Amino acid sequence: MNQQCCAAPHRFSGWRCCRVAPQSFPMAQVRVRFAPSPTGFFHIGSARTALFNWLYARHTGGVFVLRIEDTDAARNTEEFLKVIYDSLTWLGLNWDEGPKVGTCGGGDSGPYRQSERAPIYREYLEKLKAAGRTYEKDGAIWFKLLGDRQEVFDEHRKKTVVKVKNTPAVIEDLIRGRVERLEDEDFVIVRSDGNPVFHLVNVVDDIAMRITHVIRGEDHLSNTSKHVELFKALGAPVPAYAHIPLILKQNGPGKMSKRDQGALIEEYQRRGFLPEALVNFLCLLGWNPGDDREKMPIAEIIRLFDLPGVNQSNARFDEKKLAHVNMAYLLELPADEFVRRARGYFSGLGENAGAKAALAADAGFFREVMLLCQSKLKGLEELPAYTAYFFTEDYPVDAKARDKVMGKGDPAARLRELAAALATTDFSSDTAIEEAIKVLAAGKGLGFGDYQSVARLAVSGTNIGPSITGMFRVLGRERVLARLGLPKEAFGSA
RNA sequence: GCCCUCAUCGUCUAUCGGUUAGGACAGGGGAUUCUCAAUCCUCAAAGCGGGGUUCAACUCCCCGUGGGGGCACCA
Repeated sequence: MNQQCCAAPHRFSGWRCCRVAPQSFPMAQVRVRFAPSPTGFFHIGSARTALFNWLYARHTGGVFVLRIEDTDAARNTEEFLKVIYDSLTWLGLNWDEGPKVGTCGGGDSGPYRQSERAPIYREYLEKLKAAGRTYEKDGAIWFKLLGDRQEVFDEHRKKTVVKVKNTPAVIEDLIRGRVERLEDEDFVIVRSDGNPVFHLVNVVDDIAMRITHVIRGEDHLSNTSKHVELFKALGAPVPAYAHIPLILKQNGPGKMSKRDQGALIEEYQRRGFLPEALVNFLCLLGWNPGDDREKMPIAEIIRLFDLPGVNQSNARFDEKKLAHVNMAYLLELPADEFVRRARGYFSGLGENAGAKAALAADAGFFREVMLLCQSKLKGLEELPAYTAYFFTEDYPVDAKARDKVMGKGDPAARLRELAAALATTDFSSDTAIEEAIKVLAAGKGLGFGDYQSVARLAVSGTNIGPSITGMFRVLGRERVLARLGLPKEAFGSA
């Protein structure tokens, strides 16, 4: 993956890809930002927002800025920050400017944590004050809109509010087109405790960091009129906007939230999903290359990605599709890489006994086992259960499989015959093993399958698994014969 | 309630006025096979409703309806 950061972003193509130039930075380099707040979770929707920002930066040869919106001081931000850094890094979304982490970060528009930018907010607040665009009320500082005002009773909120006869803000959205929204009430920009609110710091930072394109979730579309008013009041150019559709939970109404199944990036990481598969899947949620292609290398996605190509409608999350994409990536992983990732997954399992046994095994043996099973898996998380019997003699026996297999024919006799037939077979060769079983079966007027099923149960304790000849070869003659000859208690009377 | 926004198979989507409305996931069936997967073939599955505009509308416009978001001294 693309882990070498930031310093020299690739230049895939230029401005011709962007149908609508940002309103006030005609030929400037694209600067986008991802601005999460450290809550301790990294949401899949946030991941996609980060991804689309990153893609746009890489596509245009622009700069991807990471800014931490940690104005909520009450939290243990150091630990929560790590969640953000880890998730972005895992997904391969390297940032050019932002907090320094590994090879990512740096830049001259810092600091990149809002908790460290108080003087900057004060400075911009002074500008607003000087321009006569603020006033105090109830101990807070309010932003004053331009226009005649009148008091009206708001039926819904059951209180009198001051409405301003303002003209609608115009948002030229690269995804939605022209959107007009009227902001007709003053709003708080500094709380009575002295802390600036989101709308202010967000706009100030976008100005100070010279952000050209604001790519964010559609849930921010309604906020944008406030932001446009602030940009104008500060005499700053309004950035281009691109509001991307939201990800809806797969069951039930509403957008996906932290508590929904499959919402957290760390969970995919923990479960051994391939980050490149998740990224590819996320790209497809709201964007497509314009043809039937789905599984695509990230470089190709970068080449084709553009904001006007993003869908306008919300997308429902589909874990089945994700699983399929993940499997497709898993299947195509080169042998060495697959083994490396499999080992990584086992390592992540910590004190798990099965995982420890697998990691303690001979590296060559581990590799053989993994490669034997690669094409059978949907995801790395299936690995421990799928391969347990290779690494221990104390593997479980599946009751259902046992009842099914032991119910027909004379299983004990077949195991004996098989053991005898394999006693002199060359176990270094799949075909030799296959031949031996075939010859035995033919001699008894039976099929390969009649021996295969009972042998599989005896040797692996289950009726699913990799090819039995491969399984035998990897396990080796001694262990196979032992398991055929000394069936576990399970093979007594079931 | 007000404001913004969206609308093609169950799901993700293609189509940028003229197509037998295509693909993918999921589902059904079949082939293959040493189990289970994978793979291949195959079946079923969609233009929310009503008005316009046009020779022609899934595509453009309007109105409904439905979904989503927002309406804080949260971000």
